Amino acid sequence: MRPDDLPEMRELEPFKSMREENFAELMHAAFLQNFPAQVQLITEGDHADFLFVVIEGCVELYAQANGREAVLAMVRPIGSFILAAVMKDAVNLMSARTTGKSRILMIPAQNIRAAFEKDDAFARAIVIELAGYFRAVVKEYKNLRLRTAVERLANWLLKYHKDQGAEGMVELPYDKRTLASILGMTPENLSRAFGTLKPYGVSVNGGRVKLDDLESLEVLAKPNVLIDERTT
Amino acid sequence: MRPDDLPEMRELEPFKSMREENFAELMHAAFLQNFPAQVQLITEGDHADFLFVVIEGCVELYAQANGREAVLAMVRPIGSFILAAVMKDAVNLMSARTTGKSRILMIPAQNIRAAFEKDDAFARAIVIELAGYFRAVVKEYKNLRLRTAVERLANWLLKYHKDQGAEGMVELPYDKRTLASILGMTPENLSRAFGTLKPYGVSVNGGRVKLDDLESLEVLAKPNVLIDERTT
DNA sequence: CGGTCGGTTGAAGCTAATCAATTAGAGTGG
DNA sequence: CCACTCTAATTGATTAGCTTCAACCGACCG
Repeated sequence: MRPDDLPEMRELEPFKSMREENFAELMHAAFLQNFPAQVQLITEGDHADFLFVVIEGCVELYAQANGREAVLAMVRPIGSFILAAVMKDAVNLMSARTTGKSRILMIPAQNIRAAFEKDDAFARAIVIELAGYFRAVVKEYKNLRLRTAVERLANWLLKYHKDQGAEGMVELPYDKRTLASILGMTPENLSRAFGTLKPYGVSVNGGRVKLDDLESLEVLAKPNVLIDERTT
Repeated sequence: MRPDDLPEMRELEPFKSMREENFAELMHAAFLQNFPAQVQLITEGDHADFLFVVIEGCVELYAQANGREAVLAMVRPIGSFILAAVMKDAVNLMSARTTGKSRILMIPAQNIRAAFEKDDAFARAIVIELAGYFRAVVKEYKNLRLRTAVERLANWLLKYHKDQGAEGMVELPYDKRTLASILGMTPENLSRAFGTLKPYGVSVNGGRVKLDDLESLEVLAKPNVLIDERTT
């Protein structure tokens, strides 16, 4: 791959601060691949051979054990995944699959680690990136431990409502079974949770959710910057 | 504080790789404090002004919301906490309190960040540290999502049994209410969970737990390197 | 027009939390 | 040494929250 094929990559946080030559070298070693939907990109337990960057499409990170499965996160453009495993030269803790047609940049792990050794600014940028990841998982963990399913849904709605312009409407970005798993519940329970939110002005129509009474929804949800805010 | 007051600090991962002068400077700015039990060291939402290093004793990291409280981790010598918040110059996502008499080193956040800018080896060591933290939380998250309370207890027992020499005995390192919260359950439920493990050779006597049938306990627990192993 | 798939609804059951009462242990002071 | 706390831990009864299984509905598609 040529380094100027993806100018937006250069704007991405860990790569922005990189020296030009090192970035060029990284991009030279990288593969840009197109995948259809439902392709298994990595499997938990496998060694982390590549850092993945989602350029287009959507990737689901999930984990399995004891016959159960849990979606841990969705990665959308432009986001990367399994950085921690690559840095530690370890096995992946989660699996990843595309949920739709996707363009994905795969950068060999050893090249990432080489750039990390050579480029001080890159190394420092990765610290900030990883610190952000860490804090994001801590928030997810708190969300799960400290809230019921209905509360998690209510806060999720408020967050995406804000993201999407706060027009009293939320467009669900994935199908409901996926949303259910992200929120740590079954699809049936998500259906019922939407039902119990009806008295709080929440009405669902397919993938569109109308929020008519934000005030009472917030009273129920009790949003918390230390859980819900992406930037904090 | 003088830099040679705590030779064991120098052996700690992020500090080991530091240049001598930078380490000396950091230690010079740091405070070594003695605290009694049950002292609130930090509160979630407050700005992260110090990096904390537990030299002696034990510190509980916890979070609160909606009238609920969850213990997120216990930090024992020699371990640090709130590194991510310090690096991001952000607010703490968790609170911390001592659970017993403790000696704690407090390093001002701006000195950590200054050392991070100056010392390339230190910056790189922090990446590995944060990557490890990240993976630890992901494992905790999976533990919570993919297992029942009894399974979490069974795996916790097997892990600590291994740690403590695999002699068929486990000594509980904290009181049971704390253990319950670490495992994401109520004290009552922990009691009952020990009860349901009785047929699997688990007998409790105060803080001592005897494991008489490791095989059947493992069949129940289904330990998983991608959740339970500390190093992976 | 049957078939499939995502979603919803209902009934039943299970896991875990809650509330209340009791017991067990570890000091404390007479 | 023995009552007397005070707290941790256990036990029982009940309820809440969530899952599971099954049936059903409606949209989209060959």
